[in-house]
Amino acid sequence: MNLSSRQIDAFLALAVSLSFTRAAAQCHLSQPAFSALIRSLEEGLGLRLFDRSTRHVSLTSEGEDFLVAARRIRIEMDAALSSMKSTASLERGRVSIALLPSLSAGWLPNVLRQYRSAHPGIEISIADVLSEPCIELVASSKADFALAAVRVDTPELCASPFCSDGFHLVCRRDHPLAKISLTTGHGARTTSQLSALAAWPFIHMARHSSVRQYLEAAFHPQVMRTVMEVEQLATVAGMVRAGLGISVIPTLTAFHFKHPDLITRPLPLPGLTRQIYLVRRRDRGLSVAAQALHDHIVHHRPPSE
Amino acid sequence: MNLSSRQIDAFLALAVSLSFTRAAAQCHLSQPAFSALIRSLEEGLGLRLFDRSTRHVSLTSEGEDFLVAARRIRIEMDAALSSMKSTASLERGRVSIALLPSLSAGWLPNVLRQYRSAHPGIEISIADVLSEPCIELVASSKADFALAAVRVDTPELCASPFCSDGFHLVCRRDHPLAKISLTTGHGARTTSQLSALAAWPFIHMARHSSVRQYLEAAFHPQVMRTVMEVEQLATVAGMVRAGLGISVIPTLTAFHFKHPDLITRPLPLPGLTRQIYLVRRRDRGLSVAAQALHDHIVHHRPPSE
DNA sequence: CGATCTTACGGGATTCGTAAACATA
DNA sequence: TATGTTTACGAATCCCGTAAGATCG
Repeated sequence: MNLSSRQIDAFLALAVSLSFTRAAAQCHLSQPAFSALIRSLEEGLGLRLFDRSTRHVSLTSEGEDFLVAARRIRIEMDAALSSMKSTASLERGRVSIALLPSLSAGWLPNVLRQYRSAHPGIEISIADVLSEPCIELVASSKADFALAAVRVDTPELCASPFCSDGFHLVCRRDHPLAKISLTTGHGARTTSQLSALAAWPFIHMARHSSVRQYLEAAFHPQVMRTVMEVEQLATVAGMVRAGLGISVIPTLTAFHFKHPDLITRPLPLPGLTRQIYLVRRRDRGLSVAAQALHDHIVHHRPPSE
Repeated sequence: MNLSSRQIDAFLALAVSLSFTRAAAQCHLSQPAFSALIRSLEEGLGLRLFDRSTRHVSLTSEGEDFLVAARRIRIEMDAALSSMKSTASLERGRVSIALLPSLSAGWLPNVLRQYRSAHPGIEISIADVLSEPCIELVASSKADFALAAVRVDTPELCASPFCSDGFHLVCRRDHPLAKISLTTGHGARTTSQLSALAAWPFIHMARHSSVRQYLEAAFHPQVMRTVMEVEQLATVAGMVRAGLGISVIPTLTAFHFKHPDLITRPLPLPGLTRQIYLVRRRDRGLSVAAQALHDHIVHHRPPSE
């Protein structure tokens, strides 16, 4: 038999009010339609649930048994419906994203603050890791989507361009490079600018970082004077401030280097543009909460350079 | 929104099989109809529950949440439906009746044995008490119906004739009355028969018993030679056997007096017929189990005299 | 006779199944 | 191309509301 929530509601309304007329009104039905609904329930169960005469309505013995069962069904239905409703309306939910530290520290917080104030009930999980683990997290469904510097295109994953990020030179305020102008150039002009930079002791990021990859490719075949390799941008800042060398860092992370002793300047060299992709699974759509964050993030994507 | 068991079943079938075609067959629906059912559920909830392409079907994040809720709803529904089904089919239930001891000891057991073998799962409660408490139990809904010697007719209760019960003389085999013939009589004949009985020492039931009431009325205005008043028929039997007196007992209880030392003989006197009524509440119908017992009892009612 | 539940019935919405269109591996 | 989902659409069914009927106090 088919048992509908309307039948349950009708039964409960009648069991409480013990009046077809009032219960019908409560269910927003005409009284005959309501009567038919109760009858269909009774026929489906094969039992009379109410003793009724024109003047009196009361639960039968079987109706009393069904009352407790109907209440339990109603409770489960209400729980399911309200849970789904709050999920659909973004009152509750969870979303997990993975993205580069360069994005997570500077650009993300403000964007996320807006999202959170709009949907305070949604739990957010952030994995601020390098591109490779970002992809891993999405591939293993531990993250809903990722912002990473790798264009993946597998049966499982796909990437779409998200934004492009330039690079900034960073050096001490008293460094000779702080004075010279860096302009967009082509050919020989570019080569000479690269030479000017390559001449100075350089603080590098670790080899597996996308920043390092881009720099190696852009400066090739020039050999750079690597002073050291570090993992964290904060360490780069400290080293440069101590006068151990210069560095080149993504524009998105330039805010880390706002310091009286330091200068950051755009490095508008061709090829020195890091592309950042939004990576997601091919098969699964995003959850409601993830889709909302996705839309919000895309809407507030950083300015591309 | 309206949530039906068909939607729940469709969702669960699809969540398990992850194939519209197979799930549709399982639900005895054409595949497009099944697809529409799933869509109606998703639209009702305002959420996509499945990610589907032509080659792959999988639960969304929200669908996984709904899966646990749907299972709980299904469990409650199944519990309710199976409980109601077993009640309707008389596999389970309870029935409570009140009836006179004269009926409960002799006639009832065999009738009840048949009922019980047909419906072994139904709990039966018997109150073998005198007419007044019988009525009380029905009036207070502690008994579904009663068999008693009182014709009640109140706003709450109504009585219908059930059977009529004659009376038997009981005396020792060596008693003078054991020899004489007792025939149906009228007028003077009756009076003389009554006189013949009233002459002997008599073992009476207590004043509040219906048997005593009938005897007092039938013998009036003759004065009986009351030896003693007792409560139980078994005591009457013992007293008569000891030669302390004779007695008159309902035909339905005559089996109590089958003893080598005793004689029981019908007492076909006009007015000496006890009417037994089936008493039930006016407002409430009988439960399924009670109705079945009612029908069975009426069908096997004792032969009226 | 008044209040209330049931039956009767016409119109409208829902739902079904068949067939065609569409999408993916 | 083959499998499987969605769309299109006519037909059957279900459901609702109005109106009339029945029943009890």
